[in-house]
Amino acid sequence: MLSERRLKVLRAIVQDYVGTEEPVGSKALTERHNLGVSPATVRNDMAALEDEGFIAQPHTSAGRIPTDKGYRLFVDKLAGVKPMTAPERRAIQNFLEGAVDLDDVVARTVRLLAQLTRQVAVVQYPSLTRSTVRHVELLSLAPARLMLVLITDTGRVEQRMVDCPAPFGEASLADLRARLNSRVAGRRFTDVPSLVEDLAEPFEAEDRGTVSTVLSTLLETLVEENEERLMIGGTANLTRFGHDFPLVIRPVLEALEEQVVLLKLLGEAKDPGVTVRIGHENAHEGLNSTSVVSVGYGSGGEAVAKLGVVGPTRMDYPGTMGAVRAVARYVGQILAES
Amino acid sequence: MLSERRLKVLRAIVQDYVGTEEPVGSKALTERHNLGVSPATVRNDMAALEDEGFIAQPHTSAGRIPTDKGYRLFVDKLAGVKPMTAPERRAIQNFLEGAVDLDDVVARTVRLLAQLTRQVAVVQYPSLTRSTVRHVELLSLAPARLMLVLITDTGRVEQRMVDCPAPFGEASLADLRARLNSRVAGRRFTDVPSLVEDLAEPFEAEDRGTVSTVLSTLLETLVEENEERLMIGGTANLTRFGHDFPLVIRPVLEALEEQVVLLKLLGEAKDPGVTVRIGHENAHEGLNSTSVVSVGYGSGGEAVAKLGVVGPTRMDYPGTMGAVRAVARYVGQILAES
DNA sequence: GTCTGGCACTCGCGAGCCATGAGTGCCAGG
DNA sequence: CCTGGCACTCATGGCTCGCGAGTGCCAGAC
Repeated sequence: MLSERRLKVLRAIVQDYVGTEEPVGSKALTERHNLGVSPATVRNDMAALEDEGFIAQPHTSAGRIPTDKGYRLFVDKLAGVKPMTAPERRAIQNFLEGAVDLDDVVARTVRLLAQLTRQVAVVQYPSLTRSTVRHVELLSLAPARLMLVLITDTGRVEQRMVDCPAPFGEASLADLRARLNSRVAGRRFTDVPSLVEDLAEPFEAEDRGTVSTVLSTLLETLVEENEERLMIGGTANLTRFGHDFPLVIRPVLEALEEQVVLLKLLGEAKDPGVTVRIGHENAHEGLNSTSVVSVGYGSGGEAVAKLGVVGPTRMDYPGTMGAVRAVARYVGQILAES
Repeated sequence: MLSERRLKVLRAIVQDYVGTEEPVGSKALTERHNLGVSPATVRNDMAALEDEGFIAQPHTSAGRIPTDKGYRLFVDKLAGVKPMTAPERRAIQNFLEGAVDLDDVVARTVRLLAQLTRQVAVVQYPSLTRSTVRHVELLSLAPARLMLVLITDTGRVEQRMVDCPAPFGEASLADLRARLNSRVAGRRFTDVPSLVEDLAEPFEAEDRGTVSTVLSTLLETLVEENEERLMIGGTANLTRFGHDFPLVIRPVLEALEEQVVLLKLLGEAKDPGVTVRIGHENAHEGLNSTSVVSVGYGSGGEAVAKLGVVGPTRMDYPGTMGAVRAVARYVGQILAES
């Protein structure tokens, strides 16, 4: 129901506001974009856009700024994803290539994203539950103390201490190790619980306690909320947020420290492509004046984790979406290679 | 050469300024602290203190604020370390007790320090070079691909991929694993290089390439600059910094993102006790208006890593030092138990 | 010699005021 | 439906000015 021209006006407003950080008026609009109509006409259009809730004015006799709803329309209908240039792609690839280790891959990705988008970057470690088991190792550290090491196909390594109810011999250990691996190696983590159910049965009575302790420790590490880790970076970019600085930045920093909040945030994005959550669309109150651009990444076709950026609602959406998408793609490649 | 009373005046100025964040004048001082003299006398003392460079006035006709040199004197001579109260100690202990894992210990410590001091907390992972080897594990992931896992007595686990020049049989693997462990288990990491020097010799020619690749990977992980990790938290506390906010907070956030900078910062503190670096005493320019309070911690008598906080030069030094010292002590205990 | 009260002086801060101008809404005419 | 014109609003920045906290200095008291 919005005429073609009004959409153009909205797009122009968003672009100008993102560029200048200042409310944009009708005159400035007609000057910068050749809309082919006079300021007065634009004013009428703006009034209509305001009625519909796409833009607002901070105070009478000031220009307009887009509302969350306005940005939403802009992202959905008025702007595409800006692809990275060839040199940018090369830079991304080079930057990620030298990684030696999963931690290193994640750390580099965070830095890269923060630099490219000039915003706060968040990268989730590949999820355990969505990966497959490469190897399970059991080490005896003390007579009644084992270490359980889990290795995934994405290179993630997780370790837990296990205190055994009774001493556990080397022979039993080797036996358990072999049985465990033959059951779960190459299988998906989600299948592990059902695969190890009856694993204690063949063991001697005296060893069963230890075996089931090991198994329950194994299952615990797979519990969703424990196993999710993430890394953030580029918080210095928060200082480019705006003028009303301290009030806005505080809750954002607090939210960023709450891993739970961030994980939920990333988890909400179900879309296979790039997801954008704008302002109040974010459930967490502290992030009501930020937008989150996120996307899944993975070694194969399937996403094993998410990554994204957090920035002011007034951000360059096409560029940010392009950067996020490109980085996710290359990280996926790197993981597949390793 | 400063009279007793003048030192008292300086102490009072520091305390008041830390409390109020506002320049403190002679009248307010005599009212809040019973110095037993009149404002006029205090004014003379303040003039003297200013001549000596311990305090300064932001502008004529304003109160005085301490300089870095003033804080230094305060910390060295005028104030002790404020011990934690019994309930606080209990709280610290409870908070750390539930940790399941070294990562968890470090994460909890960061949160705890940030909460106690209401400042930015930095905790270094136990150094490899200053720990002893508990176990070295070698896993075969693919015919020509091994994983090397290092476990320290402090619970730290480090893993590296090793691409072998030639396939490496299970028997050779077991052999190497046994030889490695018998050489290095229980020894200090610094001694490892000399202990494994000739380890390749007993092996068949075809396996030597792989063995030396494994050994060089092992030595690489011990190289100082790679092996240092740290965790930071409580960045939201930066918002309580002051009024001239954005200008100050930016470089601090940037510095905090540079692990190298932070490691150097912590590394500089050689003192066995709590070390305080005030304002310009910090080499890094971005931290010129912050103070760093740090201390070593360790499982035994010896420090295996550092932890500390970063805050405004205007901070509660006795309280912060007390908190840092107490936390370090309890973390040491936790590590010793595990 | 040291402390004190008194006094003149400085100067940042906030309030009040005003002119400016960007921007708006509305209306009448093309 | 678009346009030019016009009256109106109101945030912003520059300006003055009074207030008051705080200082430095001096003369006198202990």
